[in-house]
Amino acid sequence: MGIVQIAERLGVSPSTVSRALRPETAHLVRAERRKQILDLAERQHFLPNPGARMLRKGVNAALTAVVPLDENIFFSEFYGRFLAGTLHAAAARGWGLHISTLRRTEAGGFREAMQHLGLDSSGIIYLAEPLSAADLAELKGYRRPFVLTKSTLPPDVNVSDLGMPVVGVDNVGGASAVASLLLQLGHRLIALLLGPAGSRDSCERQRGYLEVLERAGAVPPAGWIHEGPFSADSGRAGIARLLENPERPTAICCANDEIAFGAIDAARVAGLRCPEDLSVVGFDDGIWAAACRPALTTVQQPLADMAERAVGLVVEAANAPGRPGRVALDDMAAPLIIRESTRPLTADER
Amino acid sequence: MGIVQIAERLGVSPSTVSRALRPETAHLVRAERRKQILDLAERQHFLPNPGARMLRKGVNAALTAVVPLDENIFFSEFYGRFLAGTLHAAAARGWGLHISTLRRTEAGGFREAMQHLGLDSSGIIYLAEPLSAADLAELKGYRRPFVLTKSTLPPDVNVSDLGMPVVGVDNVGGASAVASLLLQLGHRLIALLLGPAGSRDSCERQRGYLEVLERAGAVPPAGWIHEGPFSADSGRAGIARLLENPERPTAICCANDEIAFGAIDAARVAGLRCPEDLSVVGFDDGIWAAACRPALTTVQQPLADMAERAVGLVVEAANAPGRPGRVALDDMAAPLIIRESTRPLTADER
DNA sequence: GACGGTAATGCACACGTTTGCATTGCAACC
DNA sequence: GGTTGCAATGCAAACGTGTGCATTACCGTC
Repeated sequence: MGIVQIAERLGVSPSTVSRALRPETAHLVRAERRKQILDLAERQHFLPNPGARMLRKGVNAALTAVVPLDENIFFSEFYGRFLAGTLHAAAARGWGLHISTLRRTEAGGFREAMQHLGLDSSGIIYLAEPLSAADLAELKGYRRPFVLTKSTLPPDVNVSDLGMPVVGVDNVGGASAVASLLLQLGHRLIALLLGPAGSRDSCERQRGYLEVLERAGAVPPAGWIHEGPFSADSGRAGIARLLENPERPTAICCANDEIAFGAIDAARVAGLRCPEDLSVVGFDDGIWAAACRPALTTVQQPLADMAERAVGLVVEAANAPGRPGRVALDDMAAPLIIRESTRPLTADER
Repeated sequence: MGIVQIAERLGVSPSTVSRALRPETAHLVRAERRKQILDLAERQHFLPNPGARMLRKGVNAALTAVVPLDENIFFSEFYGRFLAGTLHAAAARGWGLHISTLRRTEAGGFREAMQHLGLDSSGIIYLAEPLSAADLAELKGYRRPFVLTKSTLPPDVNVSDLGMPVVGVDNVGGASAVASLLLQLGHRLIALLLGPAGSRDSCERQRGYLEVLERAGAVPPAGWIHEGPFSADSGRAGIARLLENPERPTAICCANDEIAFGAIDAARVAGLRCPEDLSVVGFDDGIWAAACRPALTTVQQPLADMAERAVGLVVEAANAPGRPGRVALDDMAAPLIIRESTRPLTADER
C-alpha cells in the first residue's frame, strides 16, 4: 500500500497524497482533503517505501565494521568495547553502523571479498581476522574509506608502507610502564606470559617489557617466557610451566587480562597468593579487572578513543572522496592502572 | 559517481556496468571489459546507491537490531549473546546486520521515531529500552517486519493482544525449576532477591518462584523479598537487608547472575560461606557463572536460540510482505544448570 | 464582464539500479 | 550459404516518492 494506491482510492493524484503526508508540504493541501488522506493512510497502515525515499533523498550515512565470525566476539574486551565505541561515535555524527562478517572464498582472494563488502555503507573499519602480508598487498590501492586496527596486522609489517590509516594502542609504551613499575617495586625475577607468537599486540608488548628489563639487567631466562593464546587456560598453562622450574619469579607480566586471571587462579590452586607471593600485571583493563579479587593491576586500552578516531577517519574520508586518504598510524596512549595484584618487595625480599 | 557515469566514461551501457559489478551477473560480461569496469569503479570510488538498489529489489537483505544507548551493552549477557546470535543467524541466511540506537524525541512520539529507523533494512528486532503501554499502542499496525523481545514489555501487557511476534525466555518455567530444586534439597527458608519492579523478566521470575513455594507452603515473609536493579550491588544490598532480620534463610533465589554474585560476595564478607551456610541460585547462565568460585547454579537463557528465532521471523515476514505477520509468543525453554552454589540440607538441618 | 491573484491540484520527470527482451556479431554445422 | 546457437551487449521499462512547473477553479476588483 503506497501513495499511489491511496491516491487511487481517493481519486486524487499521488502528488497530493505525498504532500499531505509530509509535514513540510502539508499546508499546500486543503484541510478537508488532507484529513481524508491522513485517515486512510492510518487505516491502511501506510509506510513510505524506505528504498524510494532513500533514493529520492540520496543519503547513506553508515559505516561497516568487519568482525570475525566468532561466537563470543561481543564478550571480548576488544570487540565489545570497540564496537560500543564505534556505535556511539557513529551515532554522535548521525551515522549508522553495520556489522558484517567477512566470508573469504578460496578462489576470490581478499580484494575480491572486500569489493562486495558493505556496499550499502560509505566506509569500512576492519577488525576481523589478522591479515597476511599477501592480503595487505592485495589491498593496496583499495580506494574506499577504510581503516584498519593495528591488531589485525602481522608483527613485521611497517605501517607507514601500508597506504591506509591504522588505529592502535601504544603497546610498547604500556608494556614499558608495566616493567618499570615492577622494577620500581623491587622485583627483578620477572616472568612473561605472552600471547600467540603471530599476534602483533603480543609482540609489541613483549618488546616493551624486554626493552626495559634489558636496560635494568633483569632479562627473564628462556624458561620464564611462555607463549599461548589470549586465554585464562593459557595463563594456567604458563604457571604450570613456571612451577616446573626450581627458581620462582616474584612477578609476572601477562599479555592480557585473561591470561592474568588464569595465572592468578592457577597460582592460588598451587598455594601461591597474589600479591603476597606473586605480583601479577595484566593488559587491557577489561571490566573484570577492577571487579575481581585481587583487583588487577593492568594497562588500560583506550578502545573508545580508538573507535572514535577510526570513525572520524572514515567519515572524513567519505566526505572528501577525491583527496588521497590519510596514511597515519594513530597509536593511542595506554595508561597503567595500579590496583591490588602488585605489591612492593620488602627490603629483605630484594 | 554512479554506474551511468562509469558507463559513459567507458563507452558502454549502464546495464553492462551493473552486470559487471554484481557477482551474480558478472559472468555475463567479457572478462576483459569486466576488469576495465571494476578498475574504473574502484578508481572512482564507486558506491552503489543503496536506495536505488533497494527500490529496485524490493528488499535489502539486512535487518536492524535496535539497542539501548548504553556504554556497556555489548558486555551484558543479554545483549552480547543475543547480538552475536543475531549476527550468526543473519549471516547464515546471507543477511547483513545493522545496529542502531533509538533516539526518541519528546515531540515525535514512538511511532515517529520508528519511522526513521532502519530505513535501509528490511526488518527490525527491538531490544532497546522497555516500552510503555502508550508506546505499544502507537506501534499498533506498524507494518514493517518487526519482532520484539519480551524483556522490553511492561509486566502487565498481554502478548497475544499485541499483534506482533515476541520472542522471550520461559521465565516462569525456569524460576519454578529453581524453587523446586531448592525444596527438593530440603530448603524451606528461602529468600528472593528480585530485579526492578517494572521489569517483566523479574516479575515473571518472581511468579515462578512464588507459585512453587506457595504450593509447598514455604512462602517467604515480606522482609525476605528484596527488589533492586539487576546488579551486583543490588545483591549486596539485599544481603544487608536480610541480615537485619533475626531469622536467616538457608537459600536465596536471585533474579539474575549479577545479583547472585553480589549476594555471594556480601555473604562472604559477613562470614557466611556459599554453599555451606547459604545456597544461592542465579538466572541467565552468563559466561562467568561457570568460571567463578563457587560455580553458580543458575538458569540458562537460550539467547542464541532466541536470536535465531527472531531473525527467522523477520526474514519470513520480509519475504512474504502481503501476509499478515505471525502473532506468536515464542517462549524458549530455560533449563536449570546445577553447579556448586547449592547444596542439600542434612537431615538435622531440616 | 474582463482581469489579476491565489489556492489547490495534476502532470511529468528525476532519483540510480536492475532485468526481461531484443539485437548484434561470430562461429559451427548441415 | 542459410540456419542455428551462443556470447556479449544495448534498450527500455520498471521500482515508489518528491517536486518544479503547468493547469484549473474560484474570488475579488475595477
